[in-house]
Amino acid sequence: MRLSQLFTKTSKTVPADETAKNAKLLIQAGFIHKEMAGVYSFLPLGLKVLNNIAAIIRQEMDAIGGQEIYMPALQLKERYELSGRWDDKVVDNWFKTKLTNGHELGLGFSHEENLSPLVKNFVTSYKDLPIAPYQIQTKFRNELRSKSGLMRGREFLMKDMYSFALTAKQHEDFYQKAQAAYDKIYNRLGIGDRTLLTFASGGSFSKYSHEFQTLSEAGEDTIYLSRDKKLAVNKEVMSDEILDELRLKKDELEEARAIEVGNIFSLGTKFSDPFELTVANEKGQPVTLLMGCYGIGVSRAMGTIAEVLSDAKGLVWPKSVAPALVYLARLGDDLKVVKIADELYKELTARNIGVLYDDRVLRPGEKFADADLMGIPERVVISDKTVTTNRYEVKGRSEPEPQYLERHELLQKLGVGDPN
RNA sequence: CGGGGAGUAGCGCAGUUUGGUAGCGCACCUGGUUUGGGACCAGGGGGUCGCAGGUUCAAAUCCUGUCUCCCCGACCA
Repeated sequence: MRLSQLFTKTSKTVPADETAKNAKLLIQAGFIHKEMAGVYSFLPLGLKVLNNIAAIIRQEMDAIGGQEIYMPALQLKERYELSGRWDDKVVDNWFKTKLTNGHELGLGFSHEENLSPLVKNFVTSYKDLPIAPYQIQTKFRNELRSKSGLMRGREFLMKDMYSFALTAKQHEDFYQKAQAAYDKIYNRLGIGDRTLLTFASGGSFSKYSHEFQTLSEAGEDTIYLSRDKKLAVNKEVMSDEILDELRLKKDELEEARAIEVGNIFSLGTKFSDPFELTVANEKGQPVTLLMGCYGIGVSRAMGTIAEVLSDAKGLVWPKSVAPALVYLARLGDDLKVVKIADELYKELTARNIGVLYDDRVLRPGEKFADADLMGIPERVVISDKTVTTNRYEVKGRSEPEPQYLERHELLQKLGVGDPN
């Protein structure tokens, strides 16, 4: 992408109506645009990040046997009456709407009621299990107060997976696999070192649920963590009983704020009962399925990365999710400089390296400032200097000083060996 | 939903106390000088002050209502 053609721009000023760091930086750098409280548009660079995060999640879900589907946002009222979740007193963050004939519909905040009947349509035998359909889809929740930029939105992107198992063991086995997959995801997103498995409220169907909490002052949850054991307990379930169970000692735990970046929990038969979701076992007898739910807020994950990895100069994206690996800053418009920069842009692009090519007529300082603000992992500078010395200047986003490399060294550093 | 703060040009702000039909910086357009950490000079375009009603000869400014945004709290299948 040539920056001269990118329709969005960075801003020198931060938006006055945002105080959350993630929102300030993402808006200032032109990654997102606020439409209303808790509702944002994703712009070209921001959408790249969002899609990169989704791709990582998708890979890890597929790796444990997840099967991607895509369900509608519009939800039938009758399904939710069956599960008891249509009533606004039960679910207080519904967005509801109507067909022209007056029939009520809801905009999905979660999809158990949608998926259960769908699965019932196909899954009839114990031989069909276990399965774990999932989707990456927009969710609608009418939060009383949405806040903190991408952290708590009214419309947001979420990955939700649902497992269906025959036995408790089958359910538990899959649950463990999902938990491990979540660890992998947070590691790949660059926040694994500060994300902890956290015991939290399980609801009516299991004792505890498991949250993945990323340490940050911007978080909404308070957790008690053990850094050694990489384990935490959410304040909402903190008790002597759970400490005993987890073999944790109160005085070894640290209190901290954290962002809930994922939540997995067992649903038992909460939904398979009302939807009569049964299969035949070996003897031909009906068995009610055990369900599990596994969520990750994709847009919230993006906000979290922005929040915890940024610095005074701006965003700092891990290579795995960055909108591009390289910020190619061309200084000046000397013919030789242009030629070499154009060539490098072409070559890297041809070899599938994401490049933001700053070919704009701007002073160097502005280009460097934008490279930092946008948080692109590697900055390559082409200028009179580098052309004269026949070197390429490269600097990592968080490194203080650049290196001056020969062409083949540069390519190697960027992960593409010289074809020769 | 309770409490607090705020809505003036794309962005950031001043002007409101003491009514007299809008101003600054950034961004943008033109010309010129610049070019390794957000340059400078000259010229130019862009808003009727969240919305509605009221008071007044006259309202960004006063009054009433309303909408929206932010923060704290409550809430968060």
